[in-house]
Amino acid sequence: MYYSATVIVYPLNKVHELMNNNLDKPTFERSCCPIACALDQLGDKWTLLIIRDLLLGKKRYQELITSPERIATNILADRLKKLETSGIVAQQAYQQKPLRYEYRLTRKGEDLRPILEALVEWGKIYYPGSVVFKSHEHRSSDES
Amino acid sequence: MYYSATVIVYPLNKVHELMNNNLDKPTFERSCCPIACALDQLGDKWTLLIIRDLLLGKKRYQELITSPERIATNILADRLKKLETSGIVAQQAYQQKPLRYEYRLTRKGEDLRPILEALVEWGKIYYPGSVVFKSHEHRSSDES
DNA sequence: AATACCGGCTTGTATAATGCAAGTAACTTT
DNA sequence: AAAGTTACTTGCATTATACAAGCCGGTATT
Repeated sequence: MYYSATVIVYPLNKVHELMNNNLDKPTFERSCCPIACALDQLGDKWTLLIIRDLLLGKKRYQELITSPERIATNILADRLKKLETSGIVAQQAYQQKPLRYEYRLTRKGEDLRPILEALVEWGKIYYPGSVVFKSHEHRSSDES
Repeated sequence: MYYSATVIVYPLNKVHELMNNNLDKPTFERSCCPIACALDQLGDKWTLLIIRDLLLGKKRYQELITSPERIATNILADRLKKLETSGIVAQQAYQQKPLRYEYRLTRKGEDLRPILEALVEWGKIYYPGSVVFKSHEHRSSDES
């Protein structure tokens, strides 16, 4: 006696994609885990450092680019764009000729503070010798 | 009358490197900011997700690889290696034939919990519909 | 005894992200 | 008029990530 079987093989990633889309949730990038969602926006070498600077009071391109980690100009521009589209940062013109923008955190961005604070606490413990940056003092232009 | 000048141009990154090395601090990768130090270890798409799983009680390769974000096998292997060399994860043999390891967080890794908790809080607020994963229940082999 | 299967990776290759230097547009200063 | 400044953009090299397939040391099945 013979048995006959037909095995249909679907690529797993496509199956997962379809399963995700068929649920009436907003489609998540990797999973519906809040940590995964957060890391889809924040999970890279630079984004949280830019947010650190903005939390410390830096506002302008020049202030951000001069941070000691020496971010490349194209990366900074790219991250500011991405942070804007994800609603973490908003830009605001501070002069017209030439048109220049300041960057500030939205509520969504401000709410990242506890994450940065937790990173500071961990970093201070396990990287002794590291020093926490102070709040950025904005020099008004008429002082020397 | 003629003026003569010799201008020597050094590449800025080399200058910075030398300046850093001349200070008697432990050499930091990007800066001595604790956040930058932390992100040098944790700042990518996958590392903190693996740590989430370990904090939830997962221990083995197979448990880690089956997480819903579908990390690639080579990335998981690479991250486990890096996490071990940075002292966040330790591996421990749980059988000899064939030799197999379990991965567990060290104290340094456990101390990342507040960071993950902060990420969860932020993610829950700004990605409604996301759901927090429950602690991984380890099935003992003699239970069905 | 041979074949299939499983867990835990490694390898090869394609695509995407990052890093670096240089260039550009619209001004201001010398 | 020439040089400098700010806020970027562009081109290209290097590095990281993604995906599929393969491999190794075992156990289970036929």
